[in-house]
Amino acid sequence: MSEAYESDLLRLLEERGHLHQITDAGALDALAQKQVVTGYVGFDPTAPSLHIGNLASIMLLKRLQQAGHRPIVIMGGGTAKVGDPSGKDETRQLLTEEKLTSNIASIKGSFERILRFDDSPTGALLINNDDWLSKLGYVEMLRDVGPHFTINRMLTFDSVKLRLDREQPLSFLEFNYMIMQAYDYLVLAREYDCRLQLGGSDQWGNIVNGIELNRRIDGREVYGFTAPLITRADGAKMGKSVDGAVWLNEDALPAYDFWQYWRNTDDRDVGRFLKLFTDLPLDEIAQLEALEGADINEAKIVLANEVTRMVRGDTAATAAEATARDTFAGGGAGEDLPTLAVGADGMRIGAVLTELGFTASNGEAKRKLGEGAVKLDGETISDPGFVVTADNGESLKLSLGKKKHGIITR
RNA sequence: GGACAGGUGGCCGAGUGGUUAAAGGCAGCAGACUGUAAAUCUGCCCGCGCAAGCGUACGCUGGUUCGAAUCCAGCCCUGUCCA
Repeated sequence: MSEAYESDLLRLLEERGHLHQITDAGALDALAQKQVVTGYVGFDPTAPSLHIGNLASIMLLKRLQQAGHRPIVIMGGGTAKVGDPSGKDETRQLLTEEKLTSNIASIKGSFERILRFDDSPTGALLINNDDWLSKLGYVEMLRDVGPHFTINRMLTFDSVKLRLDREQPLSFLEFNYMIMQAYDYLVLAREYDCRLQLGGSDQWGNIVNGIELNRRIDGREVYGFTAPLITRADGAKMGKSVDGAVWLNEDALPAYDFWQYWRNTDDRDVGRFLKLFTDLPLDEIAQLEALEGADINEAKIVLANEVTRMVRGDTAATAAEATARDTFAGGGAGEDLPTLAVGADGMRIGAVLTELGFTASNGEAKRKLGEGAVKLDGETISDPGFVVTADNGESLKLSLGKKKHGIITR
């Protein structure tokens, strides 16, 4: 892996920390030097928004495009009907057709913001694999693709083996997932001259299957690239937080919260994340990363700004940063904070906290009050019977702990 | 189809008739310390209620009992082995 790559593509991917494994690095390196390579990543539309756990994969496509190649986003509308067994202890819930369609529509925007879609040779494409998978007849599938997969080999794949080793059930439906995904690669290679599939390291087995299928059926050489699984220094997977995933869509998570997630990055992760998730030059990142003590916070702010700008746009990033500065550094309250109107009669403090989403229930709000965690305009409130009121035009800052802040108006 | 094991709070996992809203751990939240970081220590951690209190909860349904997560019956689900 330490050999120097000749192509811009592999150099870029490697120096940014995206490289884990390549199926035939030498050949891919050569190919990327002499022509525009079309590459794809598959995404399962299992939710109405992608989350930052998917961001690493999206970045792979972005890097591909930056290096002068063509990215394809495959929405797994067809494969999602089957469910990927990889990395799952249990069978996934299957989604309805309508749900999948609406999810895809809702996810699309994220890609449009991060990738460049146009008619140029390097313009991105978004394709739903349901287009061909749903048309595929069972017998046809068995005859065309079936002979090229042996059960013996399928059983050796991690996604399958893990499930079996753990004595967890693996349905026949899921067992077929890898075949469908391999078939995708065959179709893409035929229809779009797609020569590269990228993905997370958990997709290695699936990717290799697709390569194998192309070779066997069409005698075509195609390649695979995987990125390391991104974990945080504290061991958690990217994108998981208490209240759920860190969603890319604005309607699923406000920009301010999105920004805060990155602002709270562990010291140890800052440099790595800057490389992976921003376009900042490496020397600039090296400087930011070298900051010590409290100064490293500067690097976190840069990280939060860059990622928020990429995913949510300039305006959202600027507003989120301004709000954070006012709220934390200034001790005031920025306008991007969640706001609640309590009306002329005011509202019980516990209800306010829950309404703002700071606490999950009135009971929890009450406990937090008892712990001295709640402040209204700097004054600690501990009486559960306290009624929050605001005068006309007045806005009060309500805080739970150091990080959750909101604005109260009449 | 048969035999055995098992299904407990977000997860793991104790608990075999009352003092059990259910040990312990993890995750989480808050307080202290800090840098909106980490580590550490402390508190909290089903819901409703200002409160007294109430309501739900140990796969499902019914039963025994003054009283059940704990006993009984049936059912559902999971795993292992046998057919």
